Amino acid sequence: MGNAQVKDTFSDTRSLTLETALRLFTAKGYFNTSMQDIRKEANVSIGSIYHHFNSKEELAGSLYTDLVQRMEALIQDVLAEYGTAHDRIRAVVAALFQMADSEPDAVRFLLCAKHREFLPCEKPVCSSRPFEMMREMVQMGIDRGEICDLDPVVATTALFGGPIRLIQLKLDGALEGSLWQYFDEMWACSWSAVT
Amino acid sequence: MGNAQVKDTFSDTRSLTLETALRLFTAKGYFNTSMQDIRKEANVSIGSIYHHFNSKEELAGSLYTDLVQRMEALIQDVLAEYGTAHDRIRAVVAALFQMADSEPDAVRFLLCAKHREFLPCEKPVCSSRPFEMMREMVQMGIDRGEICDLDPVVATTALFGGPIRLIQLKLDGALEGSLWQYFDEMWACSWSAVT
DNA sequence: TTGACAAGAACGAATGTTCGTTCTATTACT
DNA sequence: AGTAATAGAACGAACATTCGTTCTTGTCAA
Repeated sequence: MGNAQVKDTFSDTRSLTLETALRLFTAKGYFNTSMQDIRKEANVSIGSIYHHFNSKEELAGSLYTDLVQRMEALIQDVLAEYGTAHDRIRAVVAALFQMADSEPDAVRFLLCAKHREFLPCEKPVCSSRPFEMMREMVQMGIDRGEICDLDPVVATTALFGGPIRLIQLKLDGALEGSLWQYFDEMWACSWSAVT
Repeated sequence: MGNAQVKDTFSDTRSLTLETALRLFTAKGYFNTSMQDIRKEANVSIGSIYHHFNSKEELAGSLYTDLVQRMEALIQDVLAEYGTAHDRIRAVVAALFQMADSEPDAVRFLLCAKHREFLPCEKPVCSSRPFEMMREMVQMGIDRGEICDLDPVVATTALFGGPIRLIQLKLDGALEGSLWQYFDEMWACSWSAVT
């Protein structure tokens, strides 16, 4: 009986397909990855893939919404754990750095891919819920006087722009070593930009 | 006599093709733009396009290298006009903002497109000469004591990361009005991040 | 225990279309 | 006359997707 949680098992065709697609999409790009490429790399049949996903686009859409949801959950956790804008924003940046190190493909797909090109129905990433929540954190910081009285857009950009760009550099292979070695210095810069 | 400078004349098929391709590539993406789309939009024939460019990839490559060169020239001008790291970097950011307002497609293609996906032989943008020059400016600022003693990568990212992200937001349609309205505040944030 | 049956999952050859490119013909210029 | 430019029909490879089939697993009657 029971034991219903076998769904992330990897031997599951659906998960295997998702994992493989994510890897190929980020490595070669959505349009340079054919369904046959995914089939070969994942060692599953075309039929199987189409049994689990209605189309290539839906496959990419699944990846995208999963990732957005994970990121939203991650931010919720931060909100629950920390109370000040400073601590919250710092924790979000830290989480992004950590994720970029441990799951580069996931972060690359979320931050660097141009989803609008292959998911015409999705909003741009920067309008997605997680990014809205980041802006709300900054707004709270301004209201409480933690962050000086700037245009919220500018403050948000000043805080997250540097770290996000650093992540992009890392994911583009322009940076040696782990991202972590830059975290403290980077955060100090970002915070002092808005205080 | 001679009058050799007719090359940006617009009635010239080659330029017209380039202009149109840039517009379509940035609007719909390289892979969602067919040669027939360009042909229709520019009112030229397939034969003409292939007379001027050997392939779709070479067409995109022309756009890219032209743009990189323009940006390099722009930075050279800044280097000639200003002497301090502060003034130079500020001028580069100002030029980027200005260009993003007046030629959004050009900046979108340069900063936001994922060239590696359709120009497999090009280096990543962030390794191109203009971006190298930006890093050199920052290094000079550190050496001269204008910028405090940070890891050069972090300092560069702290300075340019915010502004570049702001430009990306604007080009993604997430920002109202002109970029200029944010320039002073944004620059103040960036500079105070590294001093 | 066995055999019949059902249903979801996996399979992969075949299909129809799209797209970049080539080819041949025609026109403009010098 | 000869070269550069334009034209658009035709080509062939690559692609996403379909569909009829096979495999696997579980259920239930005898």
